[in-house]
Amino acid sequence: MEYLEGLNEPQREAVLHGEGPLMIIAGAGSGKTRVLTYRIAHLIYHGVDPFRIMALTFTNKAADEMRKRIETVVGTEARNVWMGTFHSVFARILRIEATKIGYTSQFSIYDTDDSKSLIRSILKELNLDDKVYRVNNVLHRISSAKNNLISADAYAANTEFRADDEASRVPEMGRIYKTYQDRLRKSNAMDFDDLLFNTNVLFRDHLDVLNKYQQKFHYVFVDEFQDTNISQYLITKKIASVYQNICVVGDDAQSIYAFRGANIQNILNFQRDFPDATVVKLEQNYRSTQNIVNAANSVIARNKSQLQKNVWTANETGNKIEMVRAASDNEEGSIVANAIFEEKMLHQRTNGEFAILYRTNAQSRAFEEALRKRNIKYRLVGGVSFYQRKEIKDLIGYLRFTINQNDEEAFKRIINLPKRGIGDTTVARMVVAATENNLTLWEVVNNPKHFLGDRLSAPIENFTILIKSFHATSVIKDAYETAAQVAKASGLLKELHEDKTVEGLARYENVQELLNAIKEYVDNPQNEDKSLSAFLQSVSLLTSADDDKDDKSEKVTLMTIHSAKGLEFKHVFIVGMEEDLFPSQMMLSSMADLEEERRLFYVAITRAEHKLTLSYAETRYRFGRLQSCEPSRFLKEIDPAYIKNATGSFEQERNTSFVKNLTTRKAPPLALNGHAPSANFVPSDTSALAAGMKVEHPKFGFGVVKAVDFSTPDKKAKIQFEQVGEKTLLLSFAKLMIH
DNA sequence: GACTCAAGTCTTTTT
DNA sequence: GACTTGAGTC
Repeated sequence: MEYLEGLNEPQREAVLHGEGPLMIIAGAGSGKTRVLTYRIAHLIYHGVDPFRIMALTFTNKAADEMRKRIETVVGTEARNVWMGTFHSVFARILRIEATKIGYTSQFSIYDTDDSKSLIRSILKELNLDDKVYRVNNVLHRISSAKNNLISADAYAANTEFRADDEASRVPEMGRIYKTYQDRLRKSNAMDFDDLLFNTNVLFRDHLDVLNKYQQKFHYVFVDEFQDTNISQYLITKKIASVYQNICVVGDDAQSIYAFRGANIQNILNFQRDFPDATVVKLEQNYRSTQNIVNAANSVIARNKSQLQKNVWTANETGNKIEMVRAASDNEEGSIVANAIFEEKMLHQRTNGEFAILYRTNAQSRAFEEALRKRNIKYRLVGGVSFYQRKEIKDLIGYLRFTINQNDEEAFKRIINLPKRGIGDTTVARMVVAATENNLTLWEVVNNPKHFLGDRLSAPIENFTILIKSFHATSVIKDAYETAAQVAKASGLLKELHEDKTVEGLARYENVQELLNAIKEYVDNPQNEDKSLSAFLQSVSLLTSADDDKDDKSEKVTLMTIHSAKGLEFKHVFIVGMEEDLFPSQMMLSSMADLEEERRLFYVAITRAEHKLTLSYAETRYRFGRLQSCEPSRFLKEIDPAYIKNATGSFEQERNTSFVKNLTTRKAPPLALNGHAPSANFVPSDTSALAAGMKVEHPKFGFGVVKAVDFSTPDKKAKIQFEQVGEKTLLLSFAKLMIH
């Protein structure tokens, strides 16, 4: 058993632990994945049937990685482990048992965009102001209700929620939740949270089904246990309750998904629910240098709520942490790109050894530009992923509707695509007709004369004929052949092909790319079910971190800290270390939120193996305006002993080693009429503009102010633009620059 | 209903 | 900066 060699004592104990519940508290870089994979491999090696092992992770990537590693120890048998994300494993179970809870196995999975769009239509139908009922807020509320296993009915009946909603001036929340749920059911669709919620319902109401899975899975593994929510924990607890062989691995210091319902309490509850659980702590860090480990510890020590843990390392002391102050976000980009260039030259590093981590996806731009300028290849993880693109969602929409003709969101997406002369008004009429007559959407669509009159019948009938032919194909052909037919016969490909613009070409290629991906899926011998619905299932649960195909060794990685969890890099740059950005201002409404942001910082620091650089910009564009920024409070929380050249406090650091990277900030522009504007922008105060002034508009270029209209509520100016000729435009001030 | 342009709005993290 | 909304026109 050579795989046991090189393990330290607690690691070995965790791998060799026999029957019974086990909780592994694994510090950052302590070889958690290694222990988990070896433990599973060890079980299989000793005769446990892989079919009887369930292993749950948060990303498909983590699952694939683990499966591969197990395979290297025990061979292809590893493929039979039920391994995947919570959502994908439970979706698999729900497909099998769908009819027991009133769905068919062809149910659609709504992504966040679908959910939001559905909420938007419901708000409209219920005549509710979407300025009061913010879509994001509504969705978040429904989501947390589901994650805490509160059904729509329970929500409406609960006096506490009602009082809460009344107080926040959103008394109709319960009704929205109920309508939303009805519509999902009618569409034979589940959102992400439903996959967990409905699994709970299934196991609660059908003990025979629960029993089946309890008997099936002798061993249950949960990775990233600190990020599970109540709903997830309850399911795993139930499944494991017969054999009691549940193994959870987590690190409370790395819990960063409370906003999604993750509950650190689960770690404490575990010991309550399984009183005879063995607890193993992995505290030796193998990843990072002493300076990095110690710096991370000095930060996380400020959090009040945490488990006792002592993460240490036997690695070398290593480089001290560098701090960089930049004058602007663009300069921050240049400095980081230059540093990467220099490091590569001096220390023979490859691009793949660098990562740039930021708090929000929007921050990537400056770094992309700077890297591109220096011909340094990079890969962007997250952001607008392939499967989020419009043309991809369009084709997927067609495919979804081919499988499930009650999928309302897919219907809305494709009914007028390519243009059939069926606008939003008509769609809304059909949805209302379905709701009022208690029919499915498909039934309405199949009877257009009755519900819409003659004029609209012809195009709709053509549409239903098309869908029926697609459906017939999907029954006998595989996913690829069906998708190819749909792309062609729907007219999607043709429309994109005729678009000769650069973007049009790219979109056409993207659709081809999707077809290639489907072909790949069909050709892959590991996928037994080659039907369209099987493919859709696999695609709907992809995460943004999953679709990077290109090999990463040659590229610098750019991503949010959230998606960096579980990864490691030789040299890490944590950028945008500014107050209000990180910690995020939006996030900070309580002490608990600050602690979560701090854990996020901890996660970021502990990604670094050998070198860590922190940077912030003094000015940055936000809300379309240049703003000045303060360094993040987190910078001052690192023990200065681990910071390069720091003689005492971070404040002193600013005046010494920072100097090399400091460029003087441009002098602020002259004050206009006694007003000090931010950058060159006109303040929203009308008195700053006067007739005869030369101004620049981002779109129209230079122009001369003819008159200023003080009476309009949005403070507009009549401006004559040189490029537009004599035409005078009425524009608001916000985008004007004065010269 | 489709299209265009300008103004307005909103910025977190993700299965 | 990116995206949505609204008004105006055909």
